[in-house]
Amino acid sequence: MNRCNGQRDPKRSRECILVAATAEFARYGLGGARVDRIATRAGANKRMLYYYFGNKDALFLAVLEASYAQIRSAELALDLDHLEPRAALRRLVAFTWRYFLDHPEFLTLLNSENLHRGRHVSQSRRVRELHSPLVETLRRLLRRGERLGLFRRGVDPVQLYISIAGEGYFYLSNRYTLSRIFGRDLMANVALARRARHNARMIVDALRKQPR
Amino acid sequence: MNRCNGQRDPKRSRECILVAATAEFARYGLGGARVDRIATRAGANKRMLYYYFGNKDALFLAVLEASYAQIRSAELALDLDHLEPRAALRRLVAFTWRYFLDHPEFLTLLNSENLHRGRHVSQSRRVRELHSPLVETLRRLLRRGERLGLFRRGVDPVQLYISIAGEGYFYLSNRYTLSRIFGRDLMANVALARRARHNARMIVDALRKQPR
Amino acid sequence: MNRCNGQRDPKRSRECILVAATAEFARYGLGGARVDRIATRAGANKRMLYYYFGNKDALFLAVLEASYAQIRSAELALDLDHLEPRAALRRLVAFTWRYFLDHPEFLTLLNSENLHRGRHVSQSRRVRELHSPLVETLRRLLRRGERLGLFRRGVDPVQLYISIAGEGYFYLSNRYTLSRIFGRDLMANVALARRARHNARMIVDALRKQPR
Amino acid sequence: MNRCNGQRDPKRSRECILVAATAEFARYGLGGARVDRIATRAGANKRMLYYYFGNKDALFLAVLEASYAQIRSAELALDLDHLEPRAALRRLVAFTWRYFLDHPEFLTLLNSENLHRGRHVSQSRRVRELHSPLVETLRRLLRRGERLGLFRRGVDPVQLYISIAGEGYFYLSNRYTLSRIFGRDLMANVALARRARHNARMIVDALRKQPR
DNA sequence: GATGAATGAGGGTTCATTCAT
DNA sequence: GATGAATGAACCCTCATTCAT
Repeated sequence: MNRCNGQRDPKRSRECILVAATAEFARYGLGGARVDRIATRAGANKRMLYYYFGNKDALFLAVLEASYAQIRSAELALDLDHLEPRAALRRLVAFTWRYFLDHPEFLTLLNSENLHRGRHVSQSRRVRELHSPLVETLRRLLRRGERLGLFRRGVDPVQLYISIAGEGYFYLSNRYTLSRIFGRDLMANVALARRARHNARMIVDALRKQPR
Repeated sequence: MNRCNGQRDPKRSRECILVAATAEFARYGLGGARVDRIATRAGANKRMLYYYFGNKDALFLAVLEASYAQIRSAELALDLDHLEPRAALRRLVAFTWRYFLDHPEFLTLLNSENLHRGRHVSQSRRVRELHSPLVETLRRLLRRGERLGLFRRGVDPVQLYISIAGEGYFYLSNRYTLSRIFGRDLMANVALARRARHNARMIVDALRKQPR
Repeated sequence: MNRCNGQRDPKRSRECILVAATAEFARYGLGGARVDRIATRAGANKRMLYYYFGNKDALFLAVLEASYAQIRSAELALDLDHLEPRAALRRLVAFTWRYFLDHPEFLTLLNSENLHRGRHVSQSRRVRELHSPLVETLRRLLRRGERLGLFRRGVDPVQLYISIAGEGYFYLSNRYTLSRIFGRDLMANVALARRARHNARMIVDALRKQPR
Repeated sequence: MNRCNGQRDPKRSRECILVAATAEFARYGLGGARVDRIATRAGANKRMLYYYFGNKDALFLAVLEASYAQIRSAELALDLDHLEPRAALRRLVAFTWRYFLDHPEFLTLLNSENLHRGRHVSQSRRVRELHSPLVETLRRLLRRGERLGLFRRGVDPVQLYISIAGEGYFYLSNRYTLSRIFGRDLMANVALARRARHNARMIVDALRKQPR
């Protein structure tokens, strides 16, 4: 967010606003986010938000699209096709956990969007298009595992992806309530490392082919 | 919500407000909820919310506590201690999925509370106390399974609970974005039934003891 | 506008707001009117405008309806049915002129509403209903005059009313531009008296039956 | 408004802006007009409005002056001096009606200017100068009619002009409210034709010399 | 002569909350 | 225990105008 103010650099201005908006929406949700705070954080005039994005909702959608684009591009960089299937699976699980951990804003943004019943995402073609590759990668991964007799048959890549994400999502998204409820600090380093191992074990074991 | 207005029945008035508040908070989140709408839905005067609960935040906490109490009491009614361990596990998984499906407000309330960093729950002794029994039940269940050679060793009941919940939570909480992203209606009956089976399979298989 | 603030007198509060709004809308038009100024003039909290009227447009409509109601009730008080037709006509012309002169806000409100293409009035049943009596009174007046051989036949009461109003309206509504253009102060007392005579003469002469 | 954009033709640019501004001011009034919309309509950069006209008020004055110039030049073209007095009068009435009907923007501009208490026009020498000829023409017309025993004596040309204009102005300027109030579409072709006849009759009859 | 980017004041409206009865 | 009236802070957004190029 260095040097975001004034100097007539549209690209930078836009980017600064987007970054500031991401932080604000992540922290307070769509409803709780304040346009004034976004502008201040971005070092921009409030009017500029409207100049570049139109209104608060459109800005939120832009934030959402950028967030999706980011995780998708990180996923693609994993290059799962050239790893042994079980290793690839572990890698995806570890990555997903790590990504959620490093990008808590992503979880909050998803929550906000779903609270609003997917209002913004349903109008976005871009978000829809970003996902096809991931599912296909998972499908190939599952097929390779099946052929090698490592994974059980009939696993739906979409269901699997949701399970992988779900393992980390519930833990991290509800970190505050769960820590309170279970009387443990789930965000302590030891706890995080433990959960990472647990996640990997759960997914890999669940896919493993049954011996007869 | 039948007959919630007027006739000077304190208990009923309080209950009506609580029910209305639950619906409102679930639908719009803490920030998006409107005190006016809650009063209207409850058929009560706005001033009564303050009379009975103090303020919006306290009302939210009351709603949260009631929601936790409800799911916990339903869990206790499962009577897992008298079932065969694998059956008990399947029952818990099925119950959790079903509960989340039937009580979408519970998911939204959790999201809201975590967006606010557990601000309310951290002040509530009651919420903390509600959970010890659940963990102990799970611990007994796991131990029984281990002894019978059905489950692998070393599974933490808290981690397991989070996994069970996570399988359903991510799917249901993000129903709108996921449906959009994957181009499927995840809430169609067929899709829901499929997911229920998937969940059970994942958890049970993941706990199963490895053959050597 | 005496004692308009605070003392929990809903009727008075509402009335105060309406009076203040009338002045503000008359002075600045719908678009130029400021909600803040109305509240200040009314000695009320800005929030109250919304409490009583909903929003700016609804408030404008309320002002408009009240204005129409006022002039119509004044017209009815003229009791034209019991006067000699020509006297009745002169009385109506004089009244209309006087009313426009004493209630310049009425002209401005009409202008505003028509600038907005009758958006508000078109949703008001009340405004429509207020006018049938006026037309009927005029119709009776014309018929009486015809029968007595004083007025020419075939005059439409609506057209006549528009002519009567038009005589004063153009002069008064455009007082500033016309004064400038013709280099006369049209609002000087002499000028006003002269116009009043002119109006009466024009209308009465125009209706008078042609000798053959 | 054909080809108003870009190609560095100062005269055309200025004209385009003026045309666009006329439409905008006519439609929304001075206060409701938007500088952005004017620029867009004119196919010009917003900065150009300020380059050519200074500011919004100055632009409004320019529009007003142009509008006055136009109607005045059209009036002069009527050549009333060579017609029989009653025919000349009918011609002026018909022309005025027709002009108001064909140039509704003129009415709205006048309303706006008067709402603002003639603020712009009072600073314009040009507007003042444009009118003398018309009054003189009317004066000659009246005198000719008097001499021929057709018109009554003592009619002030300014008052007459205002009456002629008023007949059409009130009807057309308040077209929306009147149509609503009287439950008739005053802008239907039949209604317009009827009003044209009514206007002529009213004015001509009112001027006609009384038989003794 | 022409442009896109930037500004700050203020627009209507909504909010949780409290007062007086 | 219950009510309608009142409050003031703040929210999202828009405006005419100007700056830098």
